Amino acid sequence: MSDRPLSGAQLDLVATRFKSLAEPSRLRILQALRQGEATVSGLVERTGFGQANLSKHLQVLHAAGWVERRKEGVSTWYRLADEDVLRLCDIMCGRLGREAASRRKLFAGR
Amino acid sequence: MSDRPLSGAQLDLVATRFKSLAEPSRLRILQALRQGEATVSGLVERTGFGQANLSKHLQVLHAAGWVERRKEGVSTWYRLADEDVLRLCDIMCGRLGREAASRRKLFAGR
DNA sequence: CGCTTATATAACTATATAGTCATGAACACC
DNA sequence: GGTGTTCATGACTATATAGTTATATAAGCG
Repeated sequence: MSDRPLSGAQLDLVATRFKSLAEPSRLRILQALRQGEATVSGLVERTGFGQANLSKHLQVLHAAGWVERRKEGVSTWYRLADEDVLRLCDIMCGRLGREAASRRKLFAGR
Repeated sequence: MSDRPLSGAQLDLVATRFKSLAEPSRLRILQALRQGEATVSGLVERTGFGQANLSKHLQVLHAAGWVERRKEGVSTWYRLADEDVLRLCDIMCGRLGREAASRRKLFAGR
């Protein structure tokens, strides 16, 4: 987006990536993975989500490239693929923080 | 996301921000705004979208803070609020580029 | 080979929302 | 006031998907 305009197909791909992060449950899973690599059942414990639901979310996150996985026996271990997702969330949180600050300022005189 | 875990309410807010960018049409609108501030009808011409549809997307983008607006007579002028959205899309595009490169490499020997 | 455990997936329901059409609201101009 | 222009919004349909339940797949173990 910094230079030439993106084609329709490219916009679709970018939108799909954003969509994969547009769910509180998936953000929660990514956050849980910051504690370190985990199996699906480990994530069930960390998050409290149902196994089937969690598994589907993990497929989405994997397809979007946010997590990597390795099979070990009957288990699948998931981990964060890189730091990009943290950078993205930092930008969002920075914005939310500034919004909150300016709202606070707006209501400063009660 | 860089430090303390986010609360459920905070994750909801972050997810909503991502969701506002998870539509090819809205990305297209943001891209059109890179040419400069425009009225709704100007954006109808730039994008080819219907007026009602465009107006609704602009409400979403404004609520998420990606665009700012000013009323002038009967028109509303919209413009990009800041550079964050460009930074976000750059990160996404960088990922997509690297994915494409590694796929290309994978199929190098035909 | 059964039996258990761990994960993925199919079928289903409920909810959200993109796009369209019709209409409302606000302003400009005669 | 009447008319036209610009934008926002309500009602509607069609589609996507989150969550759940039940089942399939696959590995380890007796």
